[in-house]
Amino acid sequence: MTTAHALGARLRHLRKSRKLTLSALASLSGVAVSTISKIENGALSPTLDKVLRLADGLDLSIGQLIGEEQIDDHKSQPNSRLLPARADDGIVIDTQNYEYRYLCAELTNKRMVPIHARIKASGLQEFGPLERHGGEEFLIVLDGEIEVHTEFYAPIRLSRGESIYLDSTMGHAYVSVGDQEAEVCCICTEPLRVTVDGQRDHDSI
Amino acid sequence: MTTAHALGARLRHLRKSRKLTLSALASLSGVAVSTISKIENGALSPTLDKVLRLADGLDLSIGQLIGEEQIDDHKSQPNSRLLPARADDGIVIDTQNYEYRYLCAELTNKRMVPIHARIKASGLQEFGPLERHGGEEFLIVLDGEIEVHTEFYAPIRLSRGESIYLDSTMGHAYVSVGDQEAEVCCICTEPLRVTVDGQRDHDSI
DNA sequence: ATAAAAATTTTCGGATACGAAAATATTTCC
DNA sequence: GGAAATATTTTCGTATCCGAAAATTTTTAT
Repeated sequence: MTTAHALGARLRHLRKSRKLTLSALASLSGVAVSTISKIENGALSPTLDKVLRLADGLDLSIGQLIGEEQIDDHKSQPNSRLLPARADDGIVIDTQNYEYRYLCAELTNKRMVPIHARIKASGLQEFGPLERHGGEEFLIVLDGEIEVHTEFYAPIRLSRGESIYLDSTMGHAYVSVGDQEAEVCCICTEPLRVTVDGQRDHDSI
Repeated sequence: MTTAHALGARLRHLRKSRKLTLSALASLSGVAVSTISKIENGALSPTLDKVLRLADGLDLSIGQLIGEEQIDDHKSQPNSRLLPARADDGIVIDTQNYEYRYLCAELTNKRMVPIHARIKASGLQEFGPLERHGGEEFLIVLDGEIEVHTEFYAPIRLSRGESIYLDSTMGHAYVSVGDQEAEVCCICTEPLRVTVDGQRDHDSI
């Protein structure tokens, strides 16, 4: 079976890359040398018990040993990326409700998506249906005053310097209050959802 | 063995919670009814092959079935939490370099940690050694002007409205420039590191 | 309450995982 | 290149996993 073979190759690779011999791994894991050899050669389909012991000996999760799960990147290898966003950096995107800029967009694979936005809509009827997308978001008001409308809570007013944290899966809308258009900074944990034709849904903040 | 028993209980729970009978899971997974029964009762220690089939039938990763990995909460069940942070909310923490407040601290299990900070230090020598911790962070200047010092880049100046994204594993320090103390909002992807005696390391931002 | 149906556990024989030790292959060191 | 040391594979007996079918328990329906 192809799966067994894949695990065997994977195990061998992981063991060798740590410069371990069969007997070294055997003593680390408590699995017999002969058994490890057979597993690596795809000559048998191991019990869960053995696989767990091997994962433990290699200091991996079972998902990592099997290959379902990434061998951790984020935590183990410290990166040193850095990117400042200047006042008028980034592509401006203009929609019905918001005019916004993705900040630090040149930096990819970020775990947060920071966005600077000017809030054009000033009433819920003007805004249209509530937005919803995956993940969580944090928003802080940089200038002006806004009202936060959500699916399950009464509207909340926020003025300059105030902020809010919410689950983005809940319907939500930000609208300006008063005469001026408010400015906010919003940080999302997931890239905004993508429309069917593969383009960004520009009305999501 | 206790592990086998734990897996058995877990499997039974997962199967029942999906209202599946043994034979239903059997046909979903391709594992015989009798075998599943024995696994659930801890009467045998299954081969990896069977466990993978079961995980597949239950639409889980092996880590999730084994219990090593969280049964995904974030993506599958949409939450609807929300918490605003008012101007003077939150516990103020005062350190050598920063005076800061954790925003929305009452909301737990967040994927981001938003912090409001006043930057007291105004020179690197005054600041002391660079900070470093896990994850990534995004910072936006709310007022004043700051200088960002890092391990690998030349100092970067940011004024009001400007922002920066960086890997927190890289040494970093924020210092105020000019006469006034700058105000910033900083969002981290991981809770700050904890000192040996179990308390927050208050000098990390 | 009783029968029928469905779900689960047990039985049992064949297939296979497992480890100790033997056999083979590979590396190391003169 | 050859001997010693180390590493890997193979052998083989025992333990155990596995599935089909039988036995038991639980649920459903009348």
